[in-house]
Amino acid sequence: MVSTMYPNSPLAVPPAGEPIRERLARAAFELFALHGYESTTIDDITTAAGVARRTFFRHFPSKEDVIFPDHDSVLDRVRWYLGASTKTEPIFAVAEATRLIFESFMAAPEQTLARYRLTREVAALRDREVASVARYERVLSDYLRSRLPNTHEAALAAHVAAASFVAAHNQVLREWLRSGGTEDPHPALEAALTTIADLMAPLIAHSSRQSSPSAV
Amino acid sequence: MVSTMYPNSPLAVPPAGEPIRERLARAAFELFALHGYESTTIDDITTAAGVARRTFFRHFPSKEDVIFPDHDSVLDRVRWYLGASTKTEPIFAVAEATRLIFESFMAAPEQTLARYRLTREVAALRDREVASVARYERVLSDYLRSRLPNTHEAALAAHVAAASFVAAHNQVLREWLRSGGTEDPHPALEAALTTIADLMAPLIAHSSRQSSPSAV
DNA sequence: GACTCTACTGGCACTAAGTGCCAGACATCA
DNA sequence: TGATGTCTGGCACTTAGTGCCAGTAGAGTC
Repeated sequence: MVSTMYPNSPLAVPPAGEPIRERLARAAFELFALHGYESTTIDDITTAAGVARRTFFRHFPSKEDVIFPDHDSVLDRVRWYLGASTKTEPIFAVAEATRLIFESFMAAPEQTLARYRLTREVAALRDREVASVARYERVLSDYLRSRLPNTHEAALAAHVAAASFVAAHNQVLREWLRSGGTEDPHPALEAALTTIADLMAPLIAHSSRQSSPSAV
Repeated sequence: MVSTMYPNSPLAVPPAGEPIRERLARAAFELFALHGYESTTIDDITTAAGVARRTFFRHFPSKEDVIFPDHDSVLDRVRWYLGASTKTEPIFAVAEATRLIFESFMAAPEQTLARYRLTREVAALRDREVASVARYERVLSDYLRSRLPNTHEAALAAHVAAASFVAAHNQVLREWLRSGGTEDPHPALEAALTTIADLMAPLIAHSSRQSSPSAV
């Protein structure tokens, strides 16, 4: 009755001004918190958002993706930063990249906390989160390997260093999440990054030296 | 016609002597290799195995699980070993636990290699593998935390050490997989474990000392 | 105003994973 | 012979996710 007689017309344009993508995400978070992740269907979400079921999958590739931030754009930013930092000491570049990742979580603290509450309870979401973290680790180790000689020893150093930075990042983030987001995590992050950088510097330096002609 | 006139009777007992679970896994691996993981349906697998569709889900909780080994039993073994090693130096116990995990992959090399070929191509399986690895890391870090004082610093050391051992494990396993399983990975594993143990020993030792009353 | 182009949504039909439920088959033991 | 436990087959059902087409709104063009 609003505009035409076509049945799908009244909702063709969303009544409120809020973009559909955000309305879907908000409805999803609310329903997940209320009834749990698994008990909430896509139909529930789209009904709550006043949108057709098909529309959901135009904005999010899967149900899991409503919850997670845009890791891809963060990955791109990290890759871009690392690609540009060819003059920086590799270990400092990786530390700075870790900061970038951390700040991407801090950019939307409430959403990070809400996601944490869900991932704590739903195994599938936990696995998904872990997979995302693994991608960050991969970007860091790829960068380190590109900055180190092409030896087994250097590859090991690169992977261990990347894993250590990510582990430190996760530990600081976890403590912050457990505190309910009350404390400022930055001092802990800086302390952790310094610890890891100091720890990994000799390993990286040693594997760099192995590129001499006398090496195996 | 074989035994009774009931329609489901002829296949109630599998014709061959091979257990149904293994027949399903073998059929799945063959079909995945032939047509790819995503193009192969549960119906395809059960048809090839001569078993009803419903039976598949009695042996494997999901399609992904056909591929993966029994991580739970390995996890139990690792937990049991760590639980029993209260007198061993923590870092050596974790190194030995890493060996246990590595050997669980080496117990069935062909299957490990076949799984690698699949995980290289299917993102969902890669994520699943990563999630399994994360569980091992969790067991290691839980153990280290239980052997260290209850401080932020020790928690960081525990997570970083666990992540480093797992990263070293993965790196050695990956090299072996890339070689097609031709080379003996054990020398590389021992070298990597020694490197990580030497690297992490001071970190662990330092965080242990922080348990003194004068500490924060 | 009529036209086209583009970008978006609605809705239907379909595939495939995974679950609940019940009945039948077989081996074992009493 | 009968009771019991364990396994399988088969059916119906829910839900996630995809392909396809029609309809709608807005911007620009003539």
